[in-house]
Parts: sequence; C-alpha cells; structure tokens
Amino acid sequence: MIKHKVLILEDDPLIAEDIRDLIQQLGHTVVGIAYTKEKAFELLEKHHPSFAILDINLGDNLDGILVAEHINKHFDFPFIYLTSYANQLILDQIKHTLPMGYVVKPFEEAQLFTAINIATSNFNVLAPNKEFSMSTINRQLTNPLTDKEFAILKDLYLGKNNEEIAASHFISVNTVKTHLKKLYEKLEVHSRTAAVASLCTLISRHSHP
Amino acid sequence: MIKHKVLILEDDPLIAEDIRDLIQQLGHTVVGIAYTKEKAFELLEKHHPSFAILDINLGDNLDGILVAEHINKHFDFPFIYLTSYANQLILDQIKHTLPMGYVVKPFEEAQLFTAINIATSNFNVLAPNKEFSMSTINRQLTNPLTDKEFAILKDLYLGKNNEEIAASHFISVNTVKTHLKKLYEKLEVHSRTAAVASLCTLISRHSHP
DNA sequence: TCCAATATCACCCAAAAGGGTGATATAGAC
DNA sequence: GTCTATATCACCCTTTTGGGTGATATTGGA
Repeated sequence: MIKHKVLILEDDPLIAEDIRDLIQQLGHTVVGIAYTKEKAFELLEKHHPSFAILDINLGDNLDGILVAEHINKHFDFPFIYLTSYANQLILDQIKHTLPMGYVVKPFEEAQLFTAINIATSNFNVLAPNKEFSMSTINRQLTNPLTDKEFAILKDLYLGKNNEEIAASHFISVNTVKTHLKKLYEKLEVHSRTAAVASLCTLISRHSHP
Repeated sequence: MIKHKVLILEDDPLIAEDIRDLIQQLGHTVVGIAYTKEKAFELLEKHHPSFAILDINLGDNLDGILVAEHINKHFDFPFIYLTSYANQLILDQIKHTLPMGYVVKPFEEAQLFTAINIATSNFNVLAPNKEFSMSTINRQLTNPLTDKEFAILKDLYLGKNNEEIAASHFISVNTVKTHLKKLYEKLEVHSRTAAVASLCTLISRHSHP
C-alpha cells in the first residue's frame, strides 16, 4: 500500500483535524493543513505532496479551485474536493480541473476512505491522458496564452456568452472583449466558435499522439 | 446539458426506485433497473446505455464487478459504484475496473448528483476513444439529428459562419438558420459555441457494441 | 528607472447570430 | 390519399459578437 504525503486545504479547524486523523489512520502522512490558498501554495512548494484534499469554499471564495488549477499546472498528483455545496454551477466550474473525487459534507469516513483509494488508483491509470491544462495548449501555440486568456477560453468551452464570462470573473464585458481579441489572435481564429473548435483539436491531438 | 441513458444495477427495489427518481429529476432517462447481472447484460445489449450505476453486492456475490468488467470489455461509457461496503479488500478488487466514482450507502442525493457529474465530465476528458459519427451523436440524444442537421453541425465544428455553411451546401443563409434552430433545440443549447462544446463532449463518449 | 506585458475599461460601428412567424415542396409512412 | 417529417426559403427584429481605437494601472524584469 502506498503511503501518501497529503495536503489538506480546509478552513474549518475541526473538520481539518478530523481529516488529519483519518488520513493518519490510513497510514499516510499529513504534510500540512492550509486554511488559505496562500498557505496551500507555500506547502506545495515546500513539501511536494502526493495527494491533496481540497475544500472548495474558503470563506466566501472558491479558492479551492485555484489551488487545484495550480496543482494541475505545476505539479502532477491527484486530489479530491471536499465541500458543502454541490450545485450545477460549482460543478461546472470545477470540472475542468479533473478532480479524482468529490465528497459532499457532511461525509462518512467511508466516503473519504474510498474516495482516496479510488482517486489514487484511477489517477495512476488515467493521468497520462490528462490534457485540459494550460501547458498542453500553450505547448502547441507559438504565442502562449496568459492565465486570464486561458480562463476565458475555458468559459467559451462551456458555452458561456460574454456577459456570463464577465459576471463570473467580476470584470466588465468590455474587458472580456479585449481578452477575446487577444485570444483570437493567438489561436488564429476570428470567432468564438472557431476558438472552441480549435481548442477541441488542441486537446484531442494530444490524446491521440 | 447532456441526457444520459442510465442503467441501474441494484437488488434493493426501494433504493433502486430512489435512484431512478433522482436520475429522472436530473433529466436523464433510465433504460432499466436490473436486479441481477443477467438482467444487466440483457439491458446493455438492448439499450446501449451511456451511463451505469452499479451496486457491487448482489446478494452474497460481487456481481457488480462482473458487470463493470463486461462494460469495459464490450462497451465504452462511464459508471459509478454504489455499495454499502468500503473495505480495502473490495476496493482492491474493483480498482482495475476504473470506476469513475464510488458512492457509499447510505448516501445523500448530493453525493450521487456530484458523482454522476464528475464521472461523466472526467470520462469525457480521460477516455481514449473518440468517434465523430452521426450514430455516436444520435445514440446520446433523445431527439436524433437529421442528415442535414448533422452535416451543418460538422460545419459548426469547423468554425464556419452561416454564410460559409450556406455556400458549401448550395442553400440560402435563411435555410441554414432554420436548420440551426432545430439543431439548437435538439442539442438543448442557445448558441453555436455551446453547440460545438456539446459536440466535443458527445464525441468523447463512443460505445462500440 | 524605464520598459514590456498584462489586465482593466470605454466607445463606436458593422457584421453575425438568434428567435419568431409563416410558407412551399417532396418523399415516405400509414 | 392523407399525414408527417424533412428540407427549402423569406422577412422582421433584437441581441450578441467582432474589430478598431485609445486609455489607465500594475507588475516584474532588464
């Protein structure tokens, strides 16, 4: 059985300790508990964990998603989400991060136990096909996308219109348009549909080498 | 949102009906409830589902695993496990079947809801088989596309605008618009971008009986 | 310190797309 | 022989998008 170095991102200290206990009972090591995304980034750099349990909601933010994106971008290990909310809106926002599991609070020990188990074993088999990452896209572009552009590209992929994109990023529609112009330039297209089509190609090209 | 044709394998009628209700609330179709693995095999052949919820324990057996193996061998769609037990022994036995999720009973609706969501979106990205055929698409739609609609959908995927589509089919732009209206209706979207995004998802779920 | 890249926003205008209504023709099913 | 599905087209109107121009603020290097 593999011993993991586990990062816990959870702003509720009681739950965090519960998780820590369970993880340790399972024979894994907890490299740290982060209450904020900043602390999570720090622990990532310092300890290079092999597994993460991420609470999506830290206070009012969805900072867990940012940590997940950071893991996908700069590291390569599985993680699961652990959160109180499970509505379609949040799910749509997290799907692109390819979580290996999702546990809804309140949870039984058994839920977390199986989630960790399945997550690690699936990750080992499936991970090589992971594509929806910024690096995968940028590797194929002469002119790489910025973080914001990539984020907006993902929104296009979800079929959002400009107004929806603006709302979800708390920026104005005008700014969205500006980003789109740059995005189209870099993808060498002239419409959002073509951009999404291009994205599909960039992703699937990688999965059929 | 994509409509699944769901197979339920569950020997407890009460739980089976609960699941059926939830699935239908989510807008999916239940192609059948199997109480035994034989019935499951039959339903698979007959209905070619696009998603399955499998109870591992049928009576004293672990027949759910056999059904999972059969799906992996002869079909290509995601499934999740739903079971009362979550010990290491069982987990080790099921890992090789690559379940896209695992829900431990008793479960909250939210657990199943998220499991289905994450399972399908992960499967889309992680699954290796992709096929761009009309039957692949139509199998997953309640309201199948006509030849013309499919042809125009392919043009959307290529990033063409209405004028270009009209030209390539020797029809008027008005006609293209008419077809697009029907197309959007069937795909349940309201923009060409969303249609292409939906297509990308649909072509990821290719099953071959 | 200055520069380049990035992110933010505004305004304008033209092109494209979306949605509603209605019409005609044709082929196949019943 | 009628009915239904499909494919074709038109007109109208509103919303969305795309492209051009220009501006400000911040940040991280050179």
